[in-house]
Amino acid sequence: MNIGEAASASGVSAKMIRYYESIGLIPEAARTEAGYRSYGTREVQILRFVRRARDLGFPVATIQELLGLWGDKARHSSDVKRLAMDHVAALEQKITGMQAMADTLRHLAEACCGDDRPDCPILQDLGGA
Amino acid sequence: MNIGEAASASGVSAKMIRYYESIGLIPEAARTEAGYRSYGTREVQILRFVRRARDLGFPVATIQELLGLWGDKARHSSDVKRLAMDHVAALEQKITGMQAMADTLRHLAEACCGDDRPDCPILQDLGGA
DNA sequence: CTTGACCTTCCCATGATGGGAAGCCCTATC
DNA sequence: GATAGGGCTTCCCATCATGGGAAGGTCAAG
Repeated sequence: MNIGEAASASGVSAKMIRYYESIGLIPEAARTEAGYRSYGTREVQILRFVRRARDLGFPVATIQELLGLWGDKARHSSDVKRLAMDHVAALEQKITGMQAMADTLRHLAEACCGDDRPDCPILQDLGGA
Repeated sequence: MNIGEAASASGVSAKMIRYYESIGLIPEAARTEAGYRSYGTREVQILRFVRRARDLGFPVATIQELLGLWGDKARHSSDVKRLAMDHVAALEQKITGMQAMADTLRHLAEACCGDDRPDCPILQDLGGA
């Protein structure tokens, strides 16, 4: 299987597959005589794993750990759970921050009549008034 | 006022002040004979505006528009309100996405006993099981 | 007149992704 | 067998906002 086929089979773009290989997230693919990367079922499985983990927002560094645990039959599920919950905590922190931004803006926008006149509490706030 | 003082007075790092100038977000600062950037009250006000807007998560491109409206006495507050609400919508979209990730992970982690055994529904899910 | 703190510009790195160019390879069609 | 087109290769560049750091000039205090 060439990289294009592996890409559509895994949902990871060819560009990203090469990138993941270059940073060592996935092992170097086998090559044909012409230098084409060659993929099998196993490799596509790994790519799909990475894809799902990315969809859940895991940073690549964490996915590297997750892949390691995935292949470690002596793993402790506590390690996996910890990685997951740490990520949940990171997500929650970002969410909280963005909610505060959105709340502030909604509050300011409510007080802004939003018509042809220039008076605007949003700009007043940003201007430090 | 030199850049360091302007930085601590505005809460924008000297590094970022130079960057904002280089991308045209703020006008080029006046220079002393020795080439040092020189700032006054007005400039610090602008920097604080930028700082507040960044704290609310506005991308720099939007801040450029906001600064333009801020200085435009014939502005329509509707334009400001639209920029703000568009940003709120963008924030909400990101929040929703991250909440979905967090919910999924919490759900999977709940089912993970998190002990010394390797069995783990989180990895099972990522692995496509 | 030296020292240390500040300023200048320039380059590099982040994280994950896409765009695009130059050039090689493979297959199908004529 | 030649040619066309699509896929592959590598390499460079861009994003977005931010920080780190080096090399060198400047200023003020001791």
